[in-house]
Amino acid sequence: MKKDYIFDVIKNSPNSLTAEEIYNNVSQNININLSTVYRTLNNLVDKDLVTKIVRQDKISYYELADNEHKHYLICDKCNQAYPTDMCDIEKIERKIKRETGFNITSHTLEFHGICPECLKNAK
Amino acid sequence: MKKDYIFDVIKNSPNSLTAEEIYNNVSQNININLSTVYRTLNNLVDKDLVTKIVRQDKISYYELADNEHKHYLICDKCNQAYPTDMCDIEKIERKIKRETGFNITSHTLEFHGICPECLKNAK
DNA sequence: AAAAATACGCAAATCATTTGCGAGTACACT
DNA sequence: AGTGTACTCGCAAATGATTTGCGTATTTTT
Repeated sequence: MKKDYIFDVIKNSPNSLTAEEIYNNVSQNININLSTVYRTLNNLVDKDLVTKIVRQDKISYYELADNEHKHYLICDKCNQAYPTDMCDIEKIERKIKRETGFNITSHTLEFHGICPECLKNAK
Repeated sequence: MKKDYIFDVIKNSPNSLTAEEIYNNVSQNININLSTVYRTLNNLVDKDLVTKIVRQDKISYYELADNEHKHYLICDKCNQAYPTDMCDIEKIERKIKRETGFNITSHTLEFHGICPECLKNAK
């Protein structure tokens, strides 16, 4: 099943990938259609094996749905995403829950700026 | 100029609006084309008068670019967005800047869950 | 092995947003 | 007022990521 190839790519990637990146990667090994990639991806997301994140660029990024809570620092120059595990939002969530009664189940957080590499190159 | 009509709608709205919502609103008063709305919106965003936010639903939401830092609680049931000003992310940003050298200039944060209203109706 | 269920490829559809182009309108300078 | 230049708009077509319909292949179930 081609699903395994797709899931493997996601499992072995240190950062989140677009459907096209996954397609390109899997294509090196087997014949596959882009729509199959999308279909499989949606499948994996439904099964909670993969997490889909929509970034400000309106493209979906897929990553392994591990429990480890991560967010990304996205460089506006090179567009690379650097994961970070610093996230104290749980505190804010509790506060919001307490003060508004809104039952928060998840959140998305995205930092934008310039990465050290690009900062260096700019000079 | 039709720009004024568009900007007025945004100024007078308590929450962020989609291009289509703005179009519908402005259409009640004058003749206007949807592409004009989009063009004007991009213009206002370029001039930093309006802020554009891409949500997980991949639709762009526009709001007045005031300095007041806001984030939204988005109900997965009714899809309404409730603004909140609780945001202690600045601390996290400083920490990241210090520890990674990444020069953060902005961030987007989106909470998902069920609003009190929908919670009540579900029972 | 036949039947039932899935997986897949391909081409066309979708939907928010953008863009090319041509016509209309405003502003500036003489 | 006249002419040139620059915006502003409307309209229709293009874009680009993602989805979907449908017919065929492949797997799973019995």
